Amino acid sequence: MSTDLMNRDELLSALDQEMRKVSAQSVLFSQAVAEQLGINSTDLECLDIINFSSPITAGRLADLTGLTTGAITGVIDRLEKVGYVRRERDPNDRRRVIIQPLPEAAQKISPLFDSMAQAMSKLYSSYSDQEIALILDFATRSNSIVLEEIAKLQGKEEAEAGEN
Amino acid sequence: MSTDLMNRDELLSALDQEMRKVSAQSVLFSQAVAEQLGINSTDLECLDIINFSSPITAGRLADLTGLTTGAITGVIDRLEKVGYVRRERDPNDRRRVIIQPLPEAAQKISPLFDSMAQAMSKLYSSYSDQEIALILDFATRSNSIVLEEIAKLQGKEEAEAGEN
DNA sequence: GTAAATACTTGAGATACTAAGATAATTAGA
DNA sequence: TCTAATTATCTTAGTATCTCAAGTATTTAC
Repeated sequence: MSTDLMNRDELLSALDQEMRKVSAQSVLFSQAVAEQLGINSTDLECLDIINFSSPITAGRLADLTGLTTGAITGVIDRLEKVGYVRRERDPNDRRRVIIQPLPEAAQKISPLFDSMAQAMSKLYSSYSDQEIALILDFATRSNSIVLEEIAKLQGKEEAEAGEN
Repeated sequence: MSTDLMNRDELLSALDQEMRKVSAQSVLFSQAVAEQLGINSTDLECLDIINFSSPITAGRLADLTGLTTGAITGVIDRLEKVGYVRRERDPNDRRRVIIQPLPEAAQKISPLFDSMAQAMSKLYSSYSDQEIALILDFATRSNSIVLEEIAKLQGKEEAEAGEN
């Protein structure tokens, strides 16, 4: 159904549904990328962070992902084994492990996003600056709502635990 | 930075980043909801499908989720144990198991979405029908791109397997 | 110079998945 | 109408990844 035939309620519930799809599908996309790279989704998420915030320590990666340091040791072991990262000792604090992304990782990952980037770029070109700004504003405001609601849910948990 | 101070490139990369956040955060939101319900994310996803497409069989649920039937047996076992669903034999084909959602599930789930629904509804109220239609159109087009790109990645996999 | 704190690794146990085979019910063919 | 093949789910064994707690090495603070 074309959007100009929809009344407001229909528009809103359609938008709800599409936003839900956005997240479901990007999970699927990540899984497909991970599979192409021969790693699991957790390791890909970590690899993304490592590439984006390099240099990064194992402990910082644990903080950012919410995984335990024990789990992170496993992540780095696996990523190192397939040659995507390298462990390096921090010379200033030799307890620390700095995770260095290797060029091999970026070289294998980039092309997997090329086609997507092109298609999205084409989509963007059909919108004016003002329209992009509107969409960006909507996304930003949605995100801050969701962030707040996550906090409320997690707060509820602690509150109930505290009651006991 | 306010959007009217951004040039097009800045707008586009900000939008990219926000759309990424949309999906990351809705995963976190789901996890928080699941935790409140005392179940895991997979089981919550299944419970959603069960509620939405009731009555549904175990096999159909396996198809929709991409899990094996063995895994679905475990999902139903766990959901049944906490009283969110009930197994029922299909009288017309007694091999089939129909999964019935129990009122307990909806009663526990609904309130967890109330606050979010209210906040989103307030956000929506600040947009005109035309603006909502624009955002919906963008989301829909993005989704069809992502869907296509997932198919391409998965096709690549098969193609490479076929080469050998 | 020693005690406490920090950063990571290790190992045991828990959970949830897949793959393959078992069981039970239905369908199709001679 | 038997019988074989198919279908739907469950069971079991094996695997992967997580948490938690303890262990090791290094740094910090007194």
